[in-house]
Amino acid sequence: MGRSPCCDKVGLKKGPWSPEEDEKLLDYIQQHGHGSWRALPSKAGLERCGKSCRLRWTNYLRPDIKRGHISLQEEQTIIQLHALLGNRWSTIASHLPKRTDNEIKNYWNTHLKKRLIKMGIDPTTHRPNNLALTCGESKDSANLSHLAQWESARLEAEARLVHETKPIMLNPHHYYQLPSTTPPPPPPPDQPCLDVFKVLAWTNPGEDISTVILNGLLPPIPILNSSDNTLPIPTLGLCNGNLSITDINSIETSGACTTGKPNNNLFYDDHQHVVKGMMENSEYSNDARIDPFHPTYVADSLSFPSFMEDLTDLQPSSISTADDVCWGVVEEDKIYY
DNA sequence: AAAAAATCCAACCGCCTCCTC
DNA sequence: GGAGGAGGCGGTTGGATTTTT
Repeated sequence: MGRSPCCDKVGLKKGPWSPEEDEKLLDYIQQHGHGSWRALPSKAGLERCGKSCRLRWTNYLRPDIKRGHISLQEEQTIIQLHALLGNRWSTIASHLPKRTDNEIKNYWNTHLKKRLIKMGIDPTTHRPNNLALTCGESKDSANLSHLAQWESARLEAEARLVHETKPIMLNPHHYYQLPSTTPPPPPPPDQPCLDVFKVLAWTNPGEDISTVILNGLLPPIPILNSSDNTLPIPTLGLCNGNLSITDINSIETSGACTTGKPNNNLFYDDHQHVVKGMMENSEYSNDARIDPFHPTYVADSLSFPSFMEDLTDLQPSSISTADDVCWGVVEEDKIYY
């Protein structure tokens, strides 16, 4: 298959676009549509190759694109999706309305990637760099098992992505904003609900939050408050406040946040408030209710590690509840955060 | 104030997939 | 089935801008 000649081989212009060129391209497409990109330049009176025109249109001139400031919510989405999909920028972009893959890619490379590295997190794997050092050998097999589960979920989600035509809407109130006392109002009817990927909460009021070892599949990388570099952690019991950026390095993963059939393993009170929940560590790949876009984790207790050790054999009945913990609203087999 | 270094990001390159014939 | 063209995608570049020395 022969390659089409590139711009320099046929003497076409390269480099930055002038306002006049932009205007020509814009005018032409507005009047005729782009049609064949290869044929467009000559028709529009541009000394550019079709590919260059397409790129200019797609990444800059298109009227339905938003440029500039990336919001915190968008950052969260990018990181979540990157953790799941890797460098599949076009797929990631499809879930960020009006953003182009090029912009997201640039933003990742210039901002987010560096930020994660600073946090001691591998931007490729989204796992702490010191994972190998902090995980004991006895935990290795469990790690592998859970990583396999993670990969399974990842692949499944990818398959869904490929087949789904509708973009997945992220709940702007979701991440790290679990209510401590009052459940949030149910989402509007047209808002897609969140299937549960990871639900995990534990309380032990009064413990020092900075010493927590979070034994779980590495959650999607937390977004720091841009103002003070802190990670918002929802208030649970007497534990509250923010986990500072330096504490993130102490997070240790061994794969504990799992999924399963939601209602079987959630704990909720008469008011339909989840007081403590964890998905069953089984039937991971059989249960289609996995939505890795919406994982949630909460960690706030020194009791967490010992609790996690027996995780794989954990039965729902063995988890006690804490009356003062409340997060999420259960509706049928879904949870709204 | 000037030079050097760092950062940003638009645009390009080349590979890949899809579609048509 | 496969050849070839068109468009899409991700990696990379390099010029412009900003920050630091």
